[in-house]
Amino acid sequence: MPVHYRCIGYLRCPARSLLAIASKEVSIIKLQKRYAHTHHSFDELPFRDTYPLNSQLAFYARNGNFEATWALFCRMHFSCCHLDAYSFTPVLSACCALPGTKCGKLVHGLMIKTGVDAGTVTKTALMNLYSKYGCLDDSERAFEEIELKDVVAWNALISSFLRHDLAQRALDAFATMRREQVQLSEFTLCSVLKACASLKAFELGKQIHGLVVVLGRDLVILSTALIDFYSDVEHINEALNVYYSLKNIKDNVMRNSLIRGCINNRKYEEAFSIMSKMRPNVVALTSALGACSKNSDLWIGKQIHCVALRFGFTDDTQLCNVILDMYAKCGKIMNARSVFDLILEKCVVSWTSMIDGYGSQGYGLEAVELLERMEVEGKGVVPNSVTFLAVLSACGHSRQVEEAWKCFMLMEKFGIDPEEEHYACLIDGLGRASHIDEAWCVLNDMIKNGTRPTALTWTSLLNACSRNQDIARGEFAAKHLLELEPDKPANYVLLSNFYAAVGKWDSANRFRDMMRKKGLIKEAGSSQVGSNLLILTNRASI
DNA sequence: GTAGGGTTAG
Repeated sequence: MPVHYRCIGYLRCPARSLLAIASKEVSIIKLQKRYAHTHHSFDELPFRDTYPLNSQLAFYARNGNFEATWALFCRMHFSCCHLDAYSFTPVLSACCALPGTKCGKLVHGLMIKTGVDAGTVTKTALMNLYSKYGCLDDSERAFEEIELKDVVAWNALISSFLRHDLAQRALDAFATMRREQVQLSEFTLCSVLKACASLKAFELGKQIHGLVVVLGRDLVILSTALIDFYSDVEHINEALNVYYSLKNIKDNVMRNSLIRGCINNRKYEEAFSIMSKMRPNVVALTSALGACSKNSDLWIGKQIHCVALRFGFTDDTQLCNVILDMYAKCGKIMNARSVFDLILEKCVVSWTSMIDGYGSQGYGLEAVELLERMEVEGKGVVPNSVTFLAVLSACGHSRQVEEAWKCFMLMEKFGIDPEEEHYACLIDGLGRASHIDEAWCVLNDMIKNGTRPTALTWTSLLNACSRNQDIARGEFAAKHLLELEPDKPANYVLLSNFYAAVGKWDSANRFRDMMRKKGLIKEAGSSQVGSNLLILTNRASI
């Protein structure tokens, strides 16, 4: 088969000829124009040899100048420069970072056309590209196609799983890697520590700590990963030990990690002690405030707000959003509003957080009023689907049915199609206000509009029926809910409560019994990781 | 070609 008729594997265009790529090159031209302003020395080069141009590409990519990488690559391509594997790898990493484009897929097409899509390095670059595009299957497929899988390829696979929140699969890949006696690198240990943190696998993480000591390389990065791990598994003293055992190689990234960990684990004195020995930075304060919100630590949050004021960080919109949210979550809605009013460049998150703050404190009308103000004073910032969820929820919790409908209808004006969550929110709000017939109509409308009810919809309807003693519709919702989620303990509790609310005690007890028989008892999560890996048995290969 | 720090949205 001629090369230009080969299937463009990962592009999911079977049997699509590379003429399609040629037509897609129109998109490349468009993208080239977008970045045409980017300066590079292409025209000044006396010879358009691939070698120096590839070096230039690599230089741009290494220094994070992705627009320049892309612009130079496009010019090379359209000037008919010979492109080889060294031309493609830097541009693939640049493609991952160019927002709003999927130019990497076009580049992959060109790679197939040029015949340089094989080889461990290019395949690893493709793994990374597809993983960052959210295409885990394609990333895995690229890995499987690598003939000689080296440690970098394995590391890329582990990272792909982590990027998709599949920590257990990351550890499975690590175990396979060990079985196949692939030599580990510091990259491997970093990623595996992250997986351990995510699965709360303390014992395995401790073993990895041992490997870090044995490996003894890149201690700043690996120690930061260890601090993150110990903080996340709530062994903050171990994290502090790691930190204090290091002499003069601490940096701000590591300190920020430890501050976040200390506040998460309520070790405030240590957190402030570390903060006092460095110049505070926005990242440290943001993460510390996130921990305060989570723990509802208003007093500590206030102190961090003071630090932010003292160091002049309050022009940082994102930091202010977190301060606002912290006050709202701690029930201090007036303080939240003061912070909100002082944000100079309000973004959609600022508006949404404030609306949500009002909603969660029962101020439905204030939430709606703020949405109206956003339309007038938003300076081009428009509500998104989350903003509408917040305002619908606010209306629902304060039983503002008319306002809820108004907001729901307003979504169309902003080009937002109601999603399943919006319908569920509306149904929930209508149910709270005893508008059960309207809630039922909303359910039918959403089905008519092609939105499939999910467990959340049925839960909202069931709650509405509980409040309104509507047995028939409640049983209808219950039937669908159990079909979708037969093993979720919370659903059985919900059903039992529904029957209790409508006075059908026999049925209420029946669902309690069913739950017991099915062994559906709510328990804290536990990890089964680590026991069979025996990672320390093969130290020689590190 | 692969690793370390941030948050906000039901």
